[in-house]
Amino acid sequence: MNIGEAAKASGVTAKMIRYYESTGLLRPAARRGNGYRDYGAVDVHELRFIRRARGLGFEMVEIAELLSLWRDRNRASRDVHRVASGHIEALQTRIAEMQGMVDTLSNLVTCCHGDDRPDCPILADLGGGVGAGQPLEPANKRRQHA
Amino acid sequence: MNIGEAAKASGVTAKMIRYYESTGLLRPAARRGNGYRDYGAVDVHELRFIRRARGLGFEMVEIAELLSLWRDRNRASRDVHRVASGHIEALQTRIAEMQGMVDTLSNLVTCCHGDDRPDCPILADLGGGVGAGQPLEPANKRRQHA
DNA sequence: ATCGACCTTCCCATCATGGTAAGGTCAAGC
DNA sequence: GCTTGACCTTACCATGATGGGAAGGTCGAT
Repeated sequence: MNIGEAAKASGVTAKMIRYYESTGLLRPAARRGNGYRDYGAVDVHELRFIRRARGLGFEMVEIAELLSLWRDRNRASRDVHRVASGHIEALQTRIAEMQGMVDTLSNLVTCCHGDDRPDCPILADLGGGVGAGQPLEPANKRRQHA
Repeated sequence: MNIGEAAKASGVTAKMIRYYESTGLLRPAARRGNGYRDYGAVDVHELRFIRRARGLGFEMVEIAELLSLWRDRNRASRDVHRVASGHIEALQTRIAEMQGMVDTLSNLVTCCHGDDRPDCPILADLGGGVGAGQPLEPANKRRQHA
């Protein structure tokens, strides 16, 4: 199977297949006489594995570990469990961070009029505490002669 | 104020201050006779603005927009509102994606024994539907002579 | 004068992915 | 046999935000 066919069969682009090989995530593919890479069902299966793992947000290093466990008949499921749990924790940490951003922003957005006027609690917050905006100007000549 | 002092005062590394300048997010800093960048209170204020915005997950392009609105006395808070709302939505989309990953993984992790044995629903899932793992072998000689 | 701390610019690396260019190969149709 | 288009190969560049480092200039204190 050509790399293009393997790509179609696995949902991984040819580009990424070569990349995975170059980084050692995948073992070098077999080559045919013309230098073309040659893939079989096992390879496609591994590619789908990678694709699915990427879809679950695993990083390449983690996928390398998972893939190696997958290949290893002697694996302990404990190791898989550990990798997956660690990833869940990382995801939850990141989610919590982002949720915090959402909470803060939601408050600010709720308080913002969102109209023609320049006053805006969002900018005030970003400007370093309520009251900022242009606090460094003497606050004369309001609105730049318009 | 030197770049180092501005960095300390703003919480933005000197490295990033230069980077922000190079990308046009910040206007070129004033220079002293020796070529050193020279910062004032206004600059530090903008740097803090950027830092806070980064902390809320805004991308550089969005920050550029926010910063320009911040500087603009004639801004309409509507524009700030729009940028912030868009960002909230992006965050929520990403959070939902990641939460989906967490949900899937949590299910799998719960089902995984996490012991010495090789059987593992996590790998089975990654391997493309339940039942995978090494389905491409005749399934004889289980557990490789151990 | 010297030393350490600072500044400057420039280059490289990250991570996963896409794009592109230059060139080889193959299969189909003429 | 030759052309054409689709495919393959490698190699390089770009992304976004950040860190690291080198090579060299400057400053302030001893």
